[in-house]
Parts: sequence; C-alpha cells; structure tokens
Amino acid sequence: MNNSKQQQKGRVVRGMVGVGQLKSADEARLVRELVSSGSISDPSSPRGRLIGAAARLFQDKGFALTTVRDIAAEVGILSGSIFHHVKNKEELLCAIMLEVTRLAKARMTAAIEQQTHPRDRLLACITCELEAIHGLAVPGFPILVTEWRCLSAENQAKVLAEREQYESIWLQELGQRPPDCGVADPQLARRLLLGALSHTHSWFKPRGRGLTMKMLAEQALLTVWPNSHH
Amino acid sequence: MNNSKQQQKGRVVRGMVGVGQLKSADEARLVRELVSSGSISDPSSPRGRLIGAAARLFQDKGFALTTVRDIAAEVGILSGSIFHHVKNKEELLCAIMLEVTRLAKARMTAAIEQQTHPRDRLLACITCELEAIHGLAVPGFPILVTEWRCLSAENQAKVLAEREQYESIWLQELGQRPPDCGVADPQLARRLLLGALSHTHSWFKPRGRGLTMKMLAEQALLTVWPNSHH
Amino acid sequence: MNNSKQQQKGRVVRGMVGVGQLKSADEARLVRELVSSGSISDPSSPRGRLIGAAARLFQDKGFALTTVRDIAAEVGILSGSIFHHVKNKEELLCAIMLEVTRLAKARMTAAIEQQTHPRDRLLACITCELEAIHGLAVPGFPILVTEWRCLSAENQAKVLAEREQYESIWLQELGQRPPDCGVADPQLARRLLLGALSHTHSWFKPRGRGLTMKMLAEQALLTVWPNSHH
Amino acid sequence: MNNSKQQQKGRVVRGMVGVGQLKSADEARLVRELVSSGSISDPSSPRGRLIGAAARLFQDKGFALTTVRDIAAEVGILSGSIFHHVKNKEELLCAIMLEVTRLAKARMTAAIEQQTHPRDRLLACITCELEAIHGLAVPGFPILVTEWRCLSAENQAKVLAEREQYESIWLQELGQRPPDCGVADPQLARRLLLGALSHTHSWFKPRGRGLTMKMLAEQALLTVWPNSHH
DNA sequence: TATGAATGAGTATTCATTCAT
DNA sequence: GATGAATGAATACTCATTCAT
Repeated sequence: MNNSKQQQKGRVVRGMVGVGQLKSADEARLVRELVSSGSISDPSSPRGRLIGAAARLFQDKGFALTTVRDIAAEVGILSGSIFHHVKNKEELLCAIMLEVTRLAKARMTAAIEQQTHPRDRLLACITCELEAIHGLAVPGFPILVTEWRCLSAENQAKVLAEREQYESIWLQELGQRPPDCGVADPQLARRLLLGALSHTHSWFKPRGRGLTMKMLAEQALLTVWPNSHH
Repeated sequence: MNNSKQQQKGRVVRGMVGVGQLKSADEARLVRELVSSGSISDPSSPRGRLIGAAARLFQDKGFALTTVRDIAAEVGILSGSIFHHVKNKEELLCAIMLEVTRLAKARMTAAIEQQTHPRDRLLACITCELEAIHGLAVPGFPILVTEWRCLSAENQAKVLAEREQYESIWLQELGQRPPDCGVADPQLARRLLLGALSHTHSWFKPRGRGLTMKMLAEQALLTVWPNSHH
Repeated sequence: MNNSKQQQKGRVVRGMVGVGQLKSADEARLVRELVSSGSISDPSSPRGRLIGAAARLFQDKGFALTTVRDIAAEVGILSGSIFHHVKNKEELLCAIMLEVTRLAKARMTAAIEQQTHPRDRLLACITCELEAIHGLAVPGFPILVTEWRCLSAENQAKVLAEREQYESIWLQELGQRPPDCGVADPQLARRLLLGALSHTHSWFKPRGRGLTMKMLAEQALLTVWPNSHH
Repeated sequence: MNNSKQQQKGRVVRGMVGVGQLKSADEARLVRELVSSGSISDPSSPRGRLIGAAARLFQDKGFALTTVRDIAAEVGILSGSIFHHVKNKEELLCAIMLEVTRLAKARMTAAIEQQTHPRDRLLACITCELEAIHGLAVPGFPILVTEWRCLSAENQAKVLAEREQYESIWLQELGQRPPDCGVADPQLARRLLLGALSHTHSWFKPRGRGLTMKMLAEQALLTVWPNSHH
C-alpha cells in the first residue's frame, strides 16, 4: 500500500465525525422506531431472540448445516418450541432476511442524511454495508448473499421487494459520480461493489490491526471512484 | 453504460485475437496435458465423469443440498458406486476444488503468455477467471468460493496449497500497475476483485445480449486500473 | 452324574430356603432402590423399555447382527426415535452393560448377606451369576462377555470401573476357601469360573429337566471347592 | 498362588518332555498328512492363505465386523477374487471351523498317544486346547466358540459332525478320572472346562511372564482333577 | 484366476416437524 | 408458551456379491 498516506489524510479531512457511521444514540433510536413500527422484532422479545440466534448460526455455519436444535439451544428453549414463533425453518430464514434488509435500509438512509458531498455519501453507503456484513450493526447481513438460494422463489420475491429501495439508494448515489470514474453504469458498479464487499466477510477481520474498516471502506470506494476524480 | 464506446474501442485495438481467451485447440491440448500428468482426471473416465457431474450439481444446488443420489443419477450409476471412486462426499468436493484450481491455473498461465502489455495481461487474468466462473472453460469454479466452508480444515489446507500459485500470478500482475490506479495494494485489490468477479455468477448471463463477457471483463478491469492511467 | 445324590443332600441341609436366591419380594425392592437412586432405568420408562428390548436382542442375535430397526420394532417405536434416548447404538450397548453390572452387583451383595458359611456364600455368588447369565434375574448379562469387543476403549473403561466392585466380591469370597481347594489363586479361580459359567449360556437350559440350576451351581462350585474339603 | 511350588514340581516329574505339546517335527508331519489327505488346505495354496487370513481377522475383529475387503487386503488380492475360492463369506467361516476342528483333533490324538497315565493324558488334552485357543498351533480355534451363531443351522450341523470325535476323546479321558474328583459327569466337566479354557483367550497372554501356559494347564486340570486324588 | 467397476439392499444416524400434556 | 417424546422420510455410507474383461 504505497499510497496509503495520502488516502488516510483524505479520509480524515472529509469524514470528521465517523464517515458513514452513526452515533450509538442514533443507532438505538433507529432500532426503537423500527420495532415500534413493526418492521423488525424487538431483540429482547422471544421472537427477536430467536431471529437473532438463528441469524448468528446461519451466518457462521450456513443455513443447511444449522439444525433447528442448534438454534433452540442457542436461545435456551427446546427445538419443538421454535415452531410456536415461526412456521418453518425457511420462514425463519426469510424473516431474518426481511428484518436485516429493513434495518440496513434504515441505517443507510440515516447515514447518508448526515453527509452532503456525493463522495462522502457513497463512502457512507459502503461503510454501512461493511458494518452490516461484519455484524457490527446488522447481524446476519451476509446471509442475504450466501444463503439466497435456500429460499423458495416465493420468499425470494418477498425479500427482493423489500430490498428494492435499499438498492435504489445505492444506484442513486452511484449515479452522482463525475464522469470517468471507471465503471460508469451505476447498476454494474453496484453489482461489482456488492460482490467485493460481501466477500470481505471471508477474509477481513474488523478487530484486527493494520487494515481498519475505515481504510477498507475508502479503498473499496476507490474501485468505483478513483482519487483522481475528486 | 454511457462510456462503453470508448472502452470497446480500446479493447478492439489491444486484444485483437481474443483478449485472455485461448483458442479451442490450445484449450484441448491443455486439458490433455493435465490429464496425462495426473493433475486432473480424464473427463471420460468414470472418476472424471463423477467429478464433472458433482461439480455441476454442487454449483447449481450447493454442496449441502446435493445428495449423493443426485450425483449418482447424473452420472448414471447407483449411489453406492460413488464410494468406489471417492471415499467421501467431502473428498469429492475436495477433488473438484483441486482439479478446478489446477485447470484454472494452467489456463491463466497460458492466457498470460500470449500478452505482453501489463494491462492486457491483467485483462487476460480477469477474462480467464470470468470464463471459469461462468463454466465456459472450468466447470465448478464458483464452488471454490461458495462451498469453501463445507471443507474440513485439513482439506482446506490441501486446496489452499494448490491455489497458492494461482493467486501469486494475480498478485504479480496486479503489481505491474502504474501508480494511482486506485487500490494500490495488490493483495487487497485481488480480494476485492475476486469478490466482485465471483458474485457475477449470481447475476451475469454470459449468453445474454447486451453486456458481453468481454465488456464485463473490461469494466471489472476498470475497478483496479482506471482508463485515466493507460 | 454318579455322585449327585450325596451332593443334593448337602445342598438341602445347608441352604434350605433357596441357596443364593432372593425371594421375589426382595428382588422387587432391590430393583426399586436401584431405579430411585438412578443406577438403572425404570423398566417401564421409555428408556428402560429401550434398554430391555436391546438387551434381549443383543443377547439373542449379537450386537453386530441386531439392527436399530429390530430394536425399535421390539419396543414399538420407529428406528429414528431411538436416538432420542441414546446417542449411539454403541452407547445403548454401554448403557446395558452398566445397568446389568449394577443390578448383578446389588443382587449378589444381597444374596451373600443371607449366608454365613463361606462355602454357602460362594455358592450364592455362583447361583447369582448363573441366574444372571440365564436371564432369570438380570436380563442381558451374557452380553458383558460376548459383546465386550464391540465397545470402544473408552466405554470399556467405564464398564470396567463399574464392574470392579462386583469382581472384588468374588475375589474376597474365593479367598475364604480352605487350602488345597485346587486353583488356589482367587483371581485365576475367578477367571476360570467366569468362563465356565458364561459358557453355560450356550448349552444349559434352565427350564429343562434333569440338571437343575441348583445342581449346576453346586457342580460349578466343586471346580474350585471340592467336596473333600468341607 | 500359594501352592504353586508343589504343583510345578508335580508337572516336572510327570511330563518331562513337554506335557501335551508336540515336537515341531511331529507338528509339521501332522499338517502334511492332513493336507495330503485333503482334510485341510495347504497353507501355502491360494485357498489356504485365504482361510488363514480370514481366520486371523475373524478371531481379532469378529466375523460380523470383518469385511470381505479386509480379508482380500490381508491376502493381497481384490475382494471380488475371494469368490473364486469360496462361495460365501459364511462358507469361508464354515471352512475355517472345519479345518480348525480337524487339525485340533489330529493334534490332540497325537499328544495323547505320547502319554500313558490318565492324568497326563487329560493334561495333554488341556494343553492342546490351550495351544489351539491362543493360536500357537491351530490358528482360529476361538472362532469355534465366539462365532458359532454366525453359522447357519446347516453349517453348524456340518461342523458339529466333524467335532464329534474331538469331543468324544475328551469324554473318554475325563471318564478315566478316579471318583471324588469334583464334577463327576464327564459331559458336564467337559462343558465347564471348555468354557473356562475358551475364556482364557480374553485375558491370558501366552507370551507374558508369570503365569506360563503349562502352569495354566495344570491349574485348569485341578478344576476337574484336584491334587488330592493323584 | 484375477481384476475392477458396478450393484442393490442394507446400515446407523439426522432432523424438521407434530402434538398431547 | 413450553415440553419432550415420537415421527418418518431422508441422508451418507457399507458391503457381500456379480460379472464382463
């Protein structure tokens, strides 16, 4: 990383109070609003704890390799009791994906609002998604990509509908880039970026030293918005 | 894709005889050599047909959701006969990953040799990997990413050892880029690129009209080597 | 059996109300105590019925030739349900061996207590073991010998630990014999006797006429305590 | 074993040149005769090596747990080739039992001929059987007891017919005992002895120090012929 | 005789799901 | 809402046996 110095400087100048990251007070308020509007389950409710536990396990071991007994044990109930809260194992997966999508959407919307400069707004999107992928804010986000095909077509449609707005935010922000930023088509840029960011789940350690998440976000930004086009 | 025209022009000028793609005669010779050296199984042998069928199914339905009965049916034998050629379902996965890696490595080496300009060589790498991901040349390549965690630690180590050379080619080629190409660190650039390319498997249709694979390769190249730095 | 008359006389004189055998009331109380202390499963509980059925089948057909389907059919459940109560087929075998050992130990202890003369006490041991071997009181006892090697080393250790006390009773009683009783070493005498008694399982019919179990016990006693040394 | 000294003395006095044991020249001649008469297979012939290997494995792991592949590997052929020499896995077991019985019979006959005193003759029987059980002379003998029930009724009858003479030798020798030797009935004495001797397979180490096989044989003799009745 | 690929019925075990209590 | 016993279909894997070469 021979040019990391100048990039770090850039980051410090632009995003003073946490690029794309929300203050923990905002974070909490956001969750509270989503819960009270019924968009996501209360994490402390039985259903919320069930979804949380399942999300953790699906992410770690995969949907197919996670047994309903594993999940029950994680929550502290017996396997039969799961089906009081959810019809199916698949419905559980679907519920996770829906809630994950809603939370990620709300977070990203909030994060963008705090930024005015298009580059900072895009950086905020990337940071939000990275935080989601690495479970810092939205537990279970990588499941959206890795376990997609475990969902029936019907359920895939449900999640896609929910996801549409999330993706349209991305497309809008990517559309604000100046010309000559590399991949011009926002749709294509988004897809390449989504793949790149999702895959960080398998190699990036957010707690590790060296490459921080902020640095990673800035580097990812460079793939669709090179430094030469500030 | 508002600036695709100028990019297409560039591509046509540089890589006249198929950027990164091998002639089918070369392709065949490559496979023959790998077979005769024992690196991969003869696709027409029982073991080769088994590996091929399993690769197809693992890619389509995932390792966990593919039963040995499915595989056997695909080959045209009974499920018990599978274990004549391979000890485990997991060993089958491992064998696929090893052979896929060897073939991809050989193809990429051959493709690079045909190019001299660093940018063309990197484009050849990307094209090779895209062709692999979309099953045009190396059936089963996406399994390497999607089913990685289904492998035991021991088998992961085996595949990693085999993969090392493949990745070092990437790092070397990425190291040939001029400064200011965005993500400077070759390792990081490779990881972001791998994620972006792998993910194309879930949305890009190579047979579809509009975005061709060549176009996709050039666009992917732009994420780590913008046009502004020819 | 030309000298059986004098032996019968001896038996009648010494052990009038059933040499070494417990009254059925005592028998029932013993089982109840072991159940309530958790040493053995309640024979009427699901687990108890499972263990009982498996013991019967393992004894008749052998561990390896008994399928879990056989066992399930015997209990009246489906094969999959077995693994609700026990982790493994082998763990089932282990559980049987442990419970069999505990019951045999308790019975022998109770039987010995009722006798004072060393010869009668040893005869009580022999009778107890014969009753166990022939399923009159401790169903599944022969399994301890015949299926021993089907147990993993780990489980063998568990059973051995449980069996130690049972065997030490034998050694103690065999140590009470007068000199010149043939095999002097209690350990060796026990081993020869165990083999002799175990093997009766394959030829002695307790219900048959002619040789009764009492007679058999007295004859077995003679191998380690000849009549000439009263 | 507090009286082992006097017993050892007794042994040395009576059976000077190996009680019950054959000289290795006699041993070899015996086998040669049996082979040439067709009673047993030539150990160096394909069938002989097959039977030998199977006997070893059946004895170590049990009939049910030994696969036909294990046997083939031991012989150095492939599993399919076994069925050129033998119709069934069970027929293989049956063949072993028949040959084992014939060899044991011949050995015991030869050993008895060398003794005149009834006690020595009986001791020779015991020693012969111990040698057989511990594989010193007749590999596979314990299988006769441990794997008996793996044989179909039909095959059991075949082996029983072959075994009859072997057992009648035992009965005859046990009938030569003086009165008051404990278990008077030769049939019963034989059965108890057979059990006791068979079981030594699971605890006696012929190579171990301390208790030698000769000592063990003498001790076993004491169970049916106490010292007090020389 | 030996090979090696294939068979097919069989094995233990798993697991999402149900339901009376 | 929770339990725990049971279901029943499915799973990976085994293995004696066959047979064309």
